[in-house]
Amino acid sequence: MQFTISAKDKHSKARAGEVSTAHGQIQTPIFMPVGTAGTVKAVHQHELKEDIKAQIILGNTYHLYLRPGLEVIEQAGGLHKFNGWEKPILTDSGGYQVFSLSDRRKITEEGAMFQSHIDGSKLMFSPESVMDIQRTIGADIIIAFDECTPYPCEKDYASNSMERTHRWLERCIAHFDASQGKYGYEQTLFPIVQGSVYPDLRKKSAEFIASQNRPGNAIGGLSVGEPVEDMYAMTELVCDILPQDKPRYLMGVGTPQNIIESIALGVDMFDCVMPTRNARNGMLFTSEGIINIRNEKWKRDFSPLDSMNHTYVDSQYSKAYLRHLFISKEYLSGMIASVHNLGFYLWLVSEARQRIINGDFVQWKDEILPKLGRRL
RNA sequence: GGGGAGAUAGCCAAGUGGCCAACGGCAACAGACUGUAAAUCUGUCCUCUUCGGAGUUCGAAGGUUCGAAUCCUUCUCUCCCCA
Repeated sequence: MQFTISAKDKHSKARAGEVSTAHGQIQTPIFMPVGTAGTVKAVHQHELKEDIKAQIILGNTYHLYLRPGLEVIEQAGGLHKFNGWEKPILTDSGGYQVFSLSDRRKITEEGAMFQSHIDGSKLMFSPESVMDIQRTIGADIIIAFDECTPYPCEKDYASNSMERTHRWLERCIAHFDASQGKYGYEQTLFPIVQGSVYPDLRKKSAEFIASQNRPGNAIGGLSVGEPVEDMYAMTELVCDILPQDKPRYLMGVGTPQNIIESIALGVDMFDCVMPTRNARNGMLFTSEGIINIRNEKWKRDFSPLDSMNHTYVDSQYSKAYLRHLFISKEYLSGMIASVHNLGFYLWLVSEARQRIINGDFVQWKDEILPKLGRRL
């Protein structure tokens, strides 16, 4: 994996770059749609590629391991072959499930024991097994096994957890480096910075992660309920320590505002379920603000979904029609909204990239930011 | 013409003397959602409210009772069966 920086903003820490992987290039800053179970929910691959212009999508180790299982994925020839997505894929390690499924798992030094949310069976995830699973899934970028700590989090817990995540990382790296890809192409391992909202822990973690000298680095444990100021402060602190010449991936972030602000702090990659999950729940993100399309006020609004027209659905469907689809619980509602939201997110990061290259990123950021959070 | 069943909030529906402004469900309205156990979840949903309460409801009218959606009388309407 290669990372080249093509432009740096003079008035912020933002940069525009390009990540190259075995399955193609990724222009940063980038947003990566989340496809937990091997599918970006409610979105066709064709739309993802041609309309949304996604450059890379996510998969999830825990979920894919449970279903369809490694045998099926391996027999298919890896996840790219299985789901028909030929561009880059990144898999999360299951570290987020250590957080989100916390009442169904037990952490030990060895790893995390999960009780499957599907059939209740017990499964052990260790740094080594998580590397093996991601080798089999065949993602271009794979993620170290970590514990995403909750918020709030006692400092002692955050510290102990961080240290364990670091030890797990050393095991991940040893195991990863001693193995190779199953399908003949290169895979890259990203380690994760933890440390909750404690500056000294974040600093220590970022320094440790930087010292591992991997081709890219992830920032985890944020956007779990902490105040946004804390999130930005931790992001900035960590970005300033992580190597300049390697991509920085802020995991699980976020709202359009979060993304723009974090790009200004030096983040290159983002992923979040928000544009897809919220789309299925009737929330549209637009460059003019946020729309709850189920609201009665759209009942007779026959104007296009979004005049900016980032994807064909914006001009194809009216607000009143999409509202009708949501109120009627039609499957198409979530599909249209997902295409719209992802199209908007991908437009947002590509616009940010262009502004960084043009040199007017901060000016643009100041203009668009107040609009993004507005309720329409 | 004879016999039977029933009328409860926008709809369906429970309740058959006090714990009932009235279970549920649907519809409606609003909110939440950040490395997806989520096309999910939460709240409001007779009127007014200083959120403590206050006021009017269970087809209509009258009655019994300390007290009625619930018991009695009459009326109105709906559905079913037999002629």
